[in-house]
Amino acid sequence: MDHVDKILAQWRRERPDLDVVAMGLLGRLSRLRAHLAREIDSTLTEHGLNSASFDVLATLRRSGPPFRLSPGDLLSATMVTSGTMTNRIDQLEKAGLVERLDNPEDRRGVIIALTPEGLKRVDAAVTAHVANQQRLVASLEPDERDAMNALLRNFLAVFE
Amino acid sequence: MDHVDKILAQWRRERPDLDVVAMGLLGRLSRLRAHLAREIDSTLTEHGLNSASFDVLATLRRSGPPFRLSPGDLLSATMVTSGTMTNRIDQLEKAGLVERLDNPEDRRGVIIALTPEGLKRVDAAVTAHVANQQRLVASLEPDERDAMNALLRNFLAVFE
DNA sequence: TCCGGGTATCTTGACGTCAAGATAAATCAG
DNA sequence: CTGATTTATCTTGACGTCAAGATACCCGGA
Repeated sequence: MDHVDKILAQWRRERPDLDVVAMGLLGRLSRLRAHLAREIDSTLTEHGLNSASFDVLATLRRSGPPFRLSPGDLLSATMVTSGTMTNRIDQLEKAGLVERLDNPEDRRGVIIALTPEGLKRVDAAVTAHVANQQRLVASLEPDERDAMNALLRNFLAVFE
Repeated sequence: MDHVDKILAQWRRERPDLDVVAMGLLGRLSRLRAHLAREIDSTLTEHGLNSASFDVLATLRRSGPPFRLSPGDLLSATMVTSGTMTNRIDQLEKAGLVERLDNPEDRRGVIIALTPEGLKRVDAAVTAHVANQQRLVASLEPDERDAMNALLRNFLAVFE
Protein backbone atom coordinates (compact mmCIF):
# COMPACT_ATOMS: atom_id res chain seq x y z
CA MET A 1 0.00 0.00 0.00
CA ASP A 2 2.13 2.86 -1.22
CA HIS A 3 1.17 6.46 -1.76
CA VAL A 4 -0.26 5.77 -5.20
CA ASP A 5 -2.34 2.87 -3.90
CA LYS A 6 -3.95 5.20 -1.41
CA ILE A 7 -4.90 7.60 -4.16
CA LEU A 8 -6.39 4.77 -6.23
CA ALA A 9 -8.35 3.50 -3.24
CA GLN A 10 -9.87 6.96 -2.76
CA TRP A 11 -10.90 7.14 -6.38
CA ARG A 12 -12.43 3.66 -6.24
CA ARG A 13 -14.53 4.74 -3.29
CA GLU A 14 -15.59 8.08 -4.78
CA ARG A 15 -15.80 7.19 -8.44
CA PRO A 16 -16.26 3.41 -8.76
CA ASP A 17 -17.17 3.92 -12.40
CA LEU A 18 -13.54 4.70 -13.26
CA ASP A 19 -10.90 2.11 -14.11
CA VAL A 20 -7.81 3.51 -12.43
CA VAL A 21 -5.20 0.89 -13.33
CA ALA A 22 -3.59 3.12 -15.94
CA MET A 23 -3.65 6.02 -13.49
CA GLY A 24 -1.64 3.93 -11.07
CA LEU A 25 1.06 3.14 -13.56
CA LEU A 26 1.35 6.71 -14.84
CA GLY A 27 1.21 8.12 -11.33
CA ARG A 28 4.12 5.97 -10.22
CA LEU A 29 6.07 6.96 -13.30
CA SER A 30 5.50 10.65 -12.57
CA ARG A 31 6.32 10.50 -8.90
CA LEU A 32 9.41 8.42 -9.54
CA ARG A 33 10.61 10.89 -12.14
CA ALA A 34 10.06 13.79 -9.74
CA HIS A 35 12.16 12.12 -7.05
CA LEU A 36 14.91 11.25 -9.51
CA ALA A 37 14.95 14.76 -10.95
CA ARG A 38 15.51 16.23 -7.51
CA GLU A 39 18.40 13.92 -6.81
CA ILE A 40 19.94 14.64 -10.18
CA ASP A 41 19.56 18.41 -9.87
CA SER A 42 21.16 18.23 -6.47
CA THR A 43 24.34 16.71 -7.93
CA LEU A 44 24.41 19.14 -10.85
CA THR A 45 24.03 22.09 -8.48
CA GLU A 46 27.33 21.11 -6.90
CA HIS A 47 28.89 21.86 -10.26
CA GLY A 48 27.10 25.16 -10.77
CA LEU A 49 24.64 23.66 -13.26
CA ASN A 50 21.07 22.46 -13.44
CA SER A 51 19.30 20.02 -15.76
CA ALA A 52 18.68 22.75 -18.32
CA SER A 53 22.24 24.00 -18.59
CA PHE A 54 23.71 20.53 -18.27
CA ASP A 55 21.61 19.26 -21.16
CA VAL A 56 23.02 21.89 -23.47
CA LEU A 57 26.62 21.49 -22.38
CA ALA A 58 26.36 17.72 -22.49
CA THR A 59 24.92 17.77 -26.00
CA LEU A 60 27.86 19.87 -27.16
CA ARG A 61 30.36 17.71 -25.29
CA ARG A 62 29.17 14.37 -26.64
CA SER A 63 29.05 15.70 -30.20
CA GLY A 64 32.84 15.55 -30.06
CA PRO A 65 35.49 18.08 -31.13
CA PRO A 66 35.30 20.92 -31.93
CA PHE A 67 32.27 20.93 -29.56
CA ARG A 68 30.19 23.16 -31.80
CA LEU A 69 26.55 22.85 -32.83
CA SER A 70 23.87 25.17 -34.17
CA PRO A 71 20.98 26.19 -31.90
CA GLY A 72 18.79 24.11 -34.19
CA ASP A 73 20.90 21.01 -33.54
CA LEU A 74 20.65 21.64 -29.80
CA LEU A 75 16.91 22.15 -30.15
CA SER A 76 16.28 18.82 -31.81
CA ALA A 77 18.29 17.09 -29.11
CA THR A 78 16.51 18.50 -26.11
CA MET A 79 12.69 18.47 -26.26
CA VAL A 80 12.28 22.20 -25.58
CA THR A 81 11.05 25.11 -27.67
CA SER A 82 13.21 27.62 -29.50
CA GLY A 83 12.49 30.35 -26.95
CA THR A 84 13.68 28.09 -24.17
CA MET A 85 16.86 27.26 -26.04
CA THR A 86 17.62 30.92 -26.68
CA ASN A 87 17.26 31.56 -22.98
CA ARG A 88 19.47 28.62 -22.04
CA ILE A 89 22.19 29.77 -24.40
CA ASP A 90 21.94 33.31 -23.04
CA GLN A 91 22.52 32.06 -19.51
CA LEU A 92 25.42 29.82 -20.49
CA GLU A 93 27.01 32.60 -22.53
CA LYS A 94 26.71 34.96 -19.56
CA ALA A 95 28.42 32.31 -17.43
CA GLY A 96 31.24 32.03 -19.96
CA LEU A 97 30.60 28.33 -20.64
CA VAL A 98 29.60 28.70 -24.30
CA GLU A 99 30.01 31.40 -26.94
CA ARG A 100 28.02 32.35 -30.01
CA LEU A 101 30.12 32.35 -33.18
CA ASP A 102 29.08 33.61 -36.60
CA ASN A 103 27.98 30.81 -38.87
CA PRO A 104 30.09 31.33 -42.01
CA GLU A 105 27.73 29.24 -44.12
CA ASP A 106 24.43 30.89 -43.15
CA ARG A 107 24.19 34.45 -41.98
CA ARG A 108 20.80 33.76 -40.36
CA GLY A 109 22.35 31.35 -37.95
CA VAL A 110 25.00 31.16 -35.30
CA ILE A 111 27.17 28.37 -33.93
CA ILE A 112 27.28 27.56 -30.25
CA ALA A 113 30.73 26.57 -29.08
CA LEU A 114 31.85 25.18 -25.76
CA THR A 115 34.51 27.39 -24.20
CA PRO A 116 37.56 25.78 -22.53
CA GLU A 117 35.91 26.58 -19.20
CA GLY A 118 32.65 25.01 -20.42
CA LEU A 119 34.47 21.86 -21.48
CA LYS A 120 36.16 21.55 -18.11
CA ARG A 121 32.89 22.16 -16.30
CA VAL A 122 30.83 19.64 -18.25
CA ASP A 123 33.49 16.95 -18.08
CA ALA A 124 33.62 17.23 -14.32
CA ALA A 125 29.84 17.39 -14.06
CA VAL A 126 29.16 14.39 -16.25
CA THR A 127 31.57 12.24 -14.27
CA ALA A 128 29.72 13.05 -11.04
CA HIS A 129 26.36 12.82 -12.79
CA VAL A 130 26.98 9.31 -14.10
CA ALA A 131 28.16 8.14 -10.70
CA ASN A 132 25.03 9.63 -9.18
CA GLN A 133 22.82 7.91 -11.72
CA GLN A 134 24.42 4.58 -10.87
CA ARG A 135 23.69 5.24 -7.21
CA LEU A 136 20.06 6.03 -8.03
CA VAL A 137 19.48 2.74 -9.83
CA ALA A 138 21.55 0.69 -7.41
CA SER A 139 18.42 -0.58 -5.66
CA LEU A 140 17.43 -2.48 -8.80
CA GLU A 141 18.76 -5.96 -9.37
CA PRO A 142 20.59 -6.34 -12.72
CA ASP A 143 17.72 -8.33 -14.20
CA GLU A 144 15.16 -5.82 -12.95
CA ARG A 145 17.18 -3.02 -14.44
CA ASP A 146 17.31 -4.80 -17.79
CA ALA A 147 13.61 -5.57 -17.68
CA MET A 148 12.70 -1.99 -16.94
CA ASN A 149 15.01 -0.73 -19.63
CA ALA A 150 13.34 -3.02 -22.18
CA LEU A 151 9.84 -2.02 -21.12
CA LEU A 152 10.68 1.67 -21.19
CA ARG A 153 12.23 1.33 -24.62
CA ASN A 154 9.09 -0.27 -26.05
CA PHE A 155 6.82 2.24 -24.39
CA LEU A 156 8.93 5.18 -25.48
CA ALA A 157 8.98 3.94 -29.07
CA VAL A 158 5.25 4.72 -29.31
CA PHE A 159 6.00 8.42 -28.90
CA GLU A 160 9.27 8.88 -30.81
CA MET B 1 18.67 2.12 -31.94
CA ASP B 2 16.37 4.73 -30.48
CA HIS B 3 17.12 8.31 -29.56
CA VAL B 4 18.59 7.36 -26.20
CA ASP B 5 20.83 4.73 -27.77
CA LYS B 6 22.30 7.40 -30.03
CA ILE B 7 23.12 9.56 -27.04
CA LEU B 8 24.78 6.63 -25.26
CA ALA B 9 26.80 5.78 -28.38
CA GLN B 10 28.11 9.35 -28.49
CA TRP B 11 29.14 9.22 -24.87
CA ARG B 12 30.88 5.86 -25.35
CA ARG B 13 32.91 7.37 -28.18
CA GLU B 14 33.78 10.58 -26.37
CA ARG B 15 34.04 9.36 -22.80
CA PRO B 16 34.72 5.60 -22.88
CA ASP B 17 35.61 5.78 -19.19
CA LEU B 18 31.95 6.28 -18.27
CA ASP B 19 29.47 3.46 -17.67
CA VAL B 20 26.29 4.83 -19.22
CA VAL B 21 23.85 1.99 -18.59
CA ALA B 22 22.10 3.86 -15.76
CA MET B 23 22.00 6.99 -17.90
CA GLY B 24 20.10 5.03 -20.55
CA LEU B 25 17.46 3.84 -18.15
CA LEU B 26 16.97 7.23 -16.51
CA GLY B 27 17.02 8.99 -19.87
CA ARG B 28 14.23 6.80 -21.19
CA LEU B 29 12.23 7.37 -18.04
CA SER B 30 12.59 11.14 -18.39
CA ARG B 31 11.77 11.30 -22.07
CA LEU B 32 8.79 9.01 -21.64
CA ARG B 33 7.46 11.14 -18.80
CA ALA B 34 7.84 14.27 -20.90
CA HIS B 35 5.82 12.77 -23.76
CA LEU B 36 3.14 11.50 -21.40
CA ALA B 37 2.91 14.85 -19.61
CA ARG B 38 2.26 16.61 -22.90
CA GLU B 39 -0.51 14.21 -23.83
CA ILE B 40 -2.07 14.50 -20.41
CA ASP B 41 -1.91 18.31 -20.35
CA SER B 42 -3.51 18.38 -23.73
CA THR B 43 -6.59 16.54 -22.44
CA LEU B 44 -6.80 18.65 -19.30
CA THR B 45 -6.58 21.84 -21.37
CA GLU B 46 -9.83 20.85 -23.05
CA HIS B 47 -11.43 21.16 -19.64
CA GLY B 48 -9.82 24.50 -18.80
CA LEU B 49 -7.28 22.90 -16.47
CA ASN B 50 -3.65 21.90 -16.38
CA SER B 51 -1.73 19.35 -14.33
CA ALA B 52 -1.26 21.84 -11.50
CA SER B 53 -4.90 22.85 -11.11
CA PHE B 54 -6.16 19.33 -11.78
CA ASP B 55 -3.96 17.91 -9.03
CA VAL B 56 -5.53 20.22 -6.48
CA LEU B 57 -9.11 19.72 -7.62
CA ALA B 58 -8.62 15.97 -7.88
CA THR B 59 -7.18 15.76 -4.38
CA LEU B 60 -10.23 17.57 -3.03
CA ARG B 61 -12.60 15.43 -5.11
CA ARG B 62 -11.23 12.07 -4.10
CA SER B 63 -11.17 13.03 -0.43
CA GLY B 64 -14.96 12.68 -0.59
CA PRO B 65 -17.75 14.93 0.69
CA PRO B 66 -17.70 17.69 1.79
CA PHE B 67 -14.70 18.11 -0.54
CA ARG B 68 -12.73 20.22 1.91
CA LEU B 69 -9.07 20.03 2.92
CA SER B 70 -6.55 22.36 4.49
CA PRO B 71 -3.72 23.76 2.36
CA GLY B 72 -1.40 21.59 4.42
CA ASP B 73 -3.33 18.47 3.47
CA LEU B 74 -3.12 19.48 -0.18
CA LEU B 75 0.58 20.16 0.21
CA SER B 76 1.41 16.74 1.54
CA ALA B 77 -0.52 15.15 -1.32
CA THR B 78 1.19 16.95 -4.17
CA MET B 79 5.01 17.13 -4.02
CA VAL B 80 5.18 20.91 -4.31
CA THR B 81 6.25 23.69 -1.94
CA SER B 82 3.95 25.86 0.12
CA GLY B 83 4.49 28.86 -2.13
CA THR B 84 3.43 26.84 -5.13
CA MET B 85 0.32 25.64 -3.35
CA THR B 86 -0.67 29.18 -2.34
CA ASN B 87 -0.34 30.20 -5.96
CA ARG B 88 -2.40 27.24 -7.19
CA ILE B 89 -5.16 27.99 -4.74
CA ASP B 90 -5.11 31.67 -5.74
CA GLN B 91 -5.62 30.74 -9.38
CA LEU B 92 -8.39 28.25 -8.64
CA GLU B 93 -10.12 30.72 -6.35
CA LYS B 94 -9.97 33.38 -9.06
CA ALA B 95 -11.53 30.87 -11.45
CA GLY B 96 -14.33 30.16 -8.97
CA LEU B 97 -13.47 26.46 -8.67
CA VAL B 98 -12.50 26.51 -4.98
CA GLU B 99 -13.03 28.90 -2.09
CA ARG B 100 -11.12 29.67 1.09
CA LEU B 101 -13.20 29.22 4.21
CA ASP B 102 -12.23 30.18 7.75
CA ASN B 103 -10.99 27.21 9.72
CA PRO B 104 -13.10 27.28 12.90
CA GLU B 105 -10.59 25.12 14.77
CA ASP B 106 -7.40 27.02 13.99
CA ARG B 107 -7.38 30.71 13.23
CA ARG B 108 -3.96 30.41 11.54
CA GLY B 109 -5.40 28.19 8.91
CA VAL B 110 -8.02 28.12 6.23
CA ILE B 111 -10.02 25.37 4.58
CA ILE B 112 -10.09 24.93 0.83
CA ALA B 113 -13.49 23.85 -0.45
CA LEU B 114 -14.53 22.73 -3.90
CA THR B 115 -17.33 24.96 -5.24
CA PRO B 116 -20.26 23.32 -7.07
CA GLU B 117 -18.67 24.55 -10.29
CA GLY B 118 -15.33 23.06 -9.23
CA LEU B 119 -16.95 19.73 -8.50
CA LYS B 120 -18.62 19.66 -11.89
CA ARG B 121 -15.41 20.63 -13.61
CA VAL B 122 -13.20 18.06 -11.92
CA ASP B 123 -15.70 15.24 -12.37
CA ALA B 124 -15.86 15.88 -16.10
CA ALA B 125 -12.10 16.29 -16.32
CA VAL B 126 -11.25 13.13 -14.44
CA THR B 127 -13.52 11.05 -16.62
CA ALA B 128 -11.74 12.28 -19.74
CA HIS B 129 -8.37 12.08 -18.02
CA VAL B 130 -8.78 8.43 -17.06
CA ALA B 131 -9.90 7.53 -20.57
CA ASN B 132 -6.87 9.35 -21.93
CA GLN B 133 -4.55 7.51 -19.56
CA GLN B 134 -5.95 4.21 -20.75
CA ARG B 135 -5.28 5.25 -24.32
CA LEU B 136 -1.69 6.16 -23.42
CA VAL B 137 -0.91 2.75 -21.95
CA ALA B 138 -2.87 0.82 -24.57
CA SER B 139 0.32 -0.08 -26.43
CA LEU B 140 1.43 -2.21 -23.48
CA GLU B 141 0.29 -5.81 -23.27
CA PRO B 142 -1.50 -6.61 -20.00
CA ASP B 143 1.48 -8.57 -18.69
CA GLU B 144 3.89 -5.81 -19.68
CA ARG B 145 1.72 -3.29 -17.92
CA ASP B 146 1.70 -5.41 -14.77
CA ALA B 147 5.44 -5.97 -14.95
CA MET B 148 6.15 -2.29 -15.33
CA ASN B 149 3.78 -1.42 -12.52
CA ALA B 150 5.57 -3.86 -10.21
CA LEU B 151 9.01 -2.54 -11.17
CA LEU B 152 7.95 1.06 -10.72
CA ARG B 153 6.45 0.30 -7.34
CA ASN B 154 9.68 -1.25 -6.07
CA PHE B 155 11.80 1.53 -7.48
CA LEU B 156 9.51 4.22 -6.10
CA ALA B 157 9.55 2.62 -2.66
CA VAL B 158 13.22 3.59 -2.33
CA PHE B 159 12.26 7.28 -2.36
CA GLU B 160 8.97 7.35 -0.44
C1' DT C 1 16.93 40.45 -61.12
C1' DC C 2 13.44 40.26 -57.98
C1' DC C 3 9.84 38.31 -55.43
C1' DG C 4 7.65 34.94 -52.43
C1' DG C 5 7.78 31.20 -49.48
C1' DG C 6 10.64 28.80 -46.30
C1' DT C 7 14.10 28.65 -42.54
C1' DA C 8 16.94 29.90 -38.28
C1' DT C 9 16.89 32.35 -34.43
C1' DC C 10 15.25 35.62 -31.16
C1' DT C 11 11.69 38.43 -28.51
C1' DT C 12 7.73 39.01 -25.70
C1' DG C 13 4.45 38.14 -22.17
C1' DA C 14 2.30 34.92 -19.22
C1' DC C 15 2.77 30.91 -16.14
C1' DG C 16 4.26 27.55 -12.73
C1' DT C 17 7.80 26.59 -9.61
C1' DC C 18 11.04 27.08 -5.85
C1' DA C 19 13.88 28.79 -1.79
C1' DA C 20 13.91 31.77 1.76
C1' DG C 21 11.81 34.42 4.78
C1' DA C 22 7.63 36.92 6.91
C1' DT C 23 3.43 36.77 9.62
C1' DA C 24 0.24 35.30 12.90
C1' DA C 25 -1.68 31.97 15.87
C1' DA C 26 -1.29 27.75 18.64
C1' DT C 27 1.14 25.26 22.14
C1' DC C 28 4.12 24.21 25.77
C1' DA C 29 7.38 24.83 29.69
C1' DG C 30 7.97 26.94 33.88
C1' DC D 1 0.09 33.56 32.99
C1' DT D 2 4.07 34.54 30.20
C1' DG D 3 7.65 33.95 27.04
C1' DA D 4 9.69 30.82 23.73
C1' DT D 5 9.03 27.61 20.26
C1' DT D 6 6.53 25.47 16.73
C1' DT D 7 3.16 25.36 13.17
C1' DA D 8 0.22 26.94 9.11
C1' DT D 9 0.06 29.82 5.54
C1' DC D 10 1.46 33.50 2.62
C1' DT D 11 4.88 36.77 0.28
C1' DT D 12 8.75 37.88 -2.48
C1' DG D 13 12.05 37.58 -6.09
C1' DA D 14 14.37 34.78 -9.35
C1' DC D 15 14.27 31.26 -12.78
C1' DG D 16 12.85 28.01 -16.55
C1' DT D 17 9.37 27.12 -19.79
C1' DC D 18 6.08 27.81 -23.47
C1' DA D 19 3.15 29.76 -27.37
C1' DA D 20 2.96 33.09 -30.61
C1' DG D 21 4.90 36.18 -33.30
C1' DA D 22 8.95 39.13 -35.11
C1' DT D 23 13.19 39.52 -37.69
C1' DA D 24 16.66 38.50 -40.86
C1' DC D 25 18.29 35.70 -44.27
C1' DC D 26 18.22 31.85 -47.82
C1' DC D 27 16.72 29.93 -52.06
C1' DG D 28 14.12 28.75 -56.12
C1' DG D 29 11.18 30.30 -59.93
C1' DA D 30 9.51 33.86 -63.23
